[in-house]
Amino acid sequence: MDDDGDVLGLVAARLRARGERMTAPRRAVVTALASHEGHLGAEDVVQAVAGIDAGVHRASVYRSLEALSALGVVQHVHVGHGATAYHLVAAGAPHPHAQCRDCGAVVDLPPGVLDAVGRRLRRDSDFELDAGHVALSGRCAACRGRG
Amino acid sequence: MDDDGDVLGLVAARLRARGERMTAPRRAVVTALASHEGHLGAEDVVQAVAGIDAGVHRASVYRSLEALSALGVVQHVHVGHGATAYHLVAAGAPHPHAQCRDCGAVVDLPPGVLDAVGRRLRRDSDFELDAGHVALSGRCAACRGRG
DNA sequence: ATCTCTGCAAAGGCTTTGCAAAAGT
DNA sequence: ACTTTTGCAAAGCCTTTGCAGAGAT
Repeated sequence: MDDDGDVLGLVAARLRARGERMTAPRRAVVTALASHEGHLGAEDVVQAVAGIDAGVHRASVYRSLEALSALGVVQHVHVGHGATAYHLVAAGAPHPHAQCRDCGAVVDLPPGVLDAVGRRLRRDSDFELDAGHVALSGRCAACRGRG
Repeated sequence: MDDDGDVLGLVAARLRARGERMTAPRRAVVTALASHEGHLGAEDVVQAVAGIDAGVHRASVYRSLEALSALGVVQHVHVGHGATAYHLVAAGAPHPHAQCRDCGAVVDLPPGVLDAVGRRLRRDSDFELDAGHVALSGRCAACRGRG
C-alpha cells in the first residue's frame, strides 16, 4: 500500500544518475505529491510539505518542483486562472487536463483526446502540439448541472 | 481604411446601452488593440496606450480591459507562460489559440479544430469545452526548424 | 573534500484595490 | 447633478534570485 519508499528510491537513483542529490525538501515534495494524488498548486505543495517536514522553505519547494520536473518525475500544467498545477508523472503517458472555469477543479482527460488535433496541427500548421502542458478550459459536469 | 471611428462608435453605443461610459482610457485601449491586430499582453497594451494617450494610468488599462471584456468587445486568452493576452473580438467566431513554448508567439488556430474534441468531451465526460479561452502549447514551425 | 542544495530575505512581474478627485451622461 | 471612472499609490499574489552556510556524495 505504501510505495512511497519505491518512488523515493527511484527518484533518488535518477537524481544521482545525473549528479544531483536526494535532499529533505525533494523527499518532502515527492511525498506530498504522492499522497495527494491530484493536481496541486505550488502553494498547495508548500502547505503539504509544511506538514511533512517543517523547516523546508517555500523557495526550496519551488526549486524542488523545478528540479523534479527537469528529471521527468513531475509534470506541471498551466491552468488559465490561478497557479500552475503539479503532479507526479504516473506510470501511464502524460495526459491532457481541463479546468472548470466555475469551480476551478482540474480534471484529467482521456489520453489521446487531443491526438487528432495534434496530427492536424502538425500537418496543416506545422505546429507541434504539447497536449499535456496546458489545461483546457470549460465547465465540468457538476457545475453545468448547477448553473 | 481607418475604421477606428466605426469601432469606437460601436463600442461607445454598447457601453451607453448598459449605462456605462466611453472614456479616454477605453478609447485608447480599443485603438491600441485595433491597430496592433495581434495578441497583446496587458502590459503591451499599457505600452501602446502610452503612445496614444499619455496620462492614462496602468490601472485604468487593466480596468478598461476588464470592462471591455464584460462587454464582449475584447477577448482574453490565458497563455501558459507569461501574461494573459487580449485582442478585439473579430467579426468571426472566437477561435482557438496556441503558444510556442520557445519563442512565446501566440498563433491563431483554424476555427473548429477543437470542435470534435469539444463534442467528445461533452459526450464522454459531460465537460463543456470553451475552446477559445486558453492557448494550447507546443512549438511553432519556425522554432521546430531551428531546434 | 567537493559541489550541489538549502534557508533566508529581498526583489521581481503582473494584477488588483481603496479612495478622493475628475469626467461622462 | 448624478454616477461611473479615473489617477494615484499601495498592496497583493505567485514566483524567482543572490548569497553564505549546510548538506549530500
